[in-house]
Amino acid sequence: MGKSRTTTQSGVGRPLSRAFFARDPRRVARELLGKVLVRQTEREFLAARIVEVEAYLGEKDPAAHAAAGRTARNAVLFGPPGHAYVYFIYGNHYCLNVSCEAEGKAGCVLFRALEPLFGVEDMARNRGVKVWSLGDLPYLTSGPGRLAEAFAITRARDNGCDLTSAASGLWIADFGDRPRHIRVTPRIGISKASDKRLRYLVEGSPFVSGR
DNA sequence: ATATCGATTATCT
DNA sequence: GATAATCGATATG
Repeated sequence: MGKSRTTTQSGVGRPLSRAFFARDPRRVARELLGKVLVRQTEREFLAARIVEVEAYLGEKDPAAHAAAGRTARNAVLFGPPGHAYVYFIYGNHYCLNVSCEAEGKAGCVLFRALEPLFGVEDMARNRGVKVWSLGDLPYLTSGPGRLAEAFAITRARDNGCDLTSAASGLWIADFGDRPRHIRVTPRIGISKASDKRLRYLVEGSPFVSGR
């Protein structure tokens, strides 16, 4: 048996390519909807479908961490595409991004909400909450801080990790899912450039954050 | 249902 | 010293 041509249709999925991320963050953000974030460690296997993201446009975007140029914190954004940019905010939360565009350009996509597919028990443990009913599932992965906690993502462990390689233990897989309807709205929680519509979400998903 | 606020710290001015 | 791409708790209608 050779390599299957239909890997994207199978139950295995395959990591997105470097080329997928080497594009405009708006394009990457839209196409990330329906893809699957996967975490594999000795302890756990977690998978969740991406249902809400935001695009950040690099140095020309006042709301982006790269707006003031390269610093020690945001260095990953200026590196090659497809790598995790993890930052710590409000003294409490980590947030996960993936770097986009060619090396030297600092665009990225922020992961804002996921739909749990596998490893719900472990996500609940990582979050420190109990899941009593299906209605509690969004508390695991709706919101950038929550999803990062559910996946046990930290800056020390995950910043700079290669999201196009399963060998990294954290990657993004394509299972061939294409959301029916995508909505585009202004970004959440920012004060600058808050009029730009750069938030992309799967219409009708109960797992999106906010209203 | 919406509004306001405190927590808590890395990062930058 | 001020700020921040958030969350969860509390208060109020």
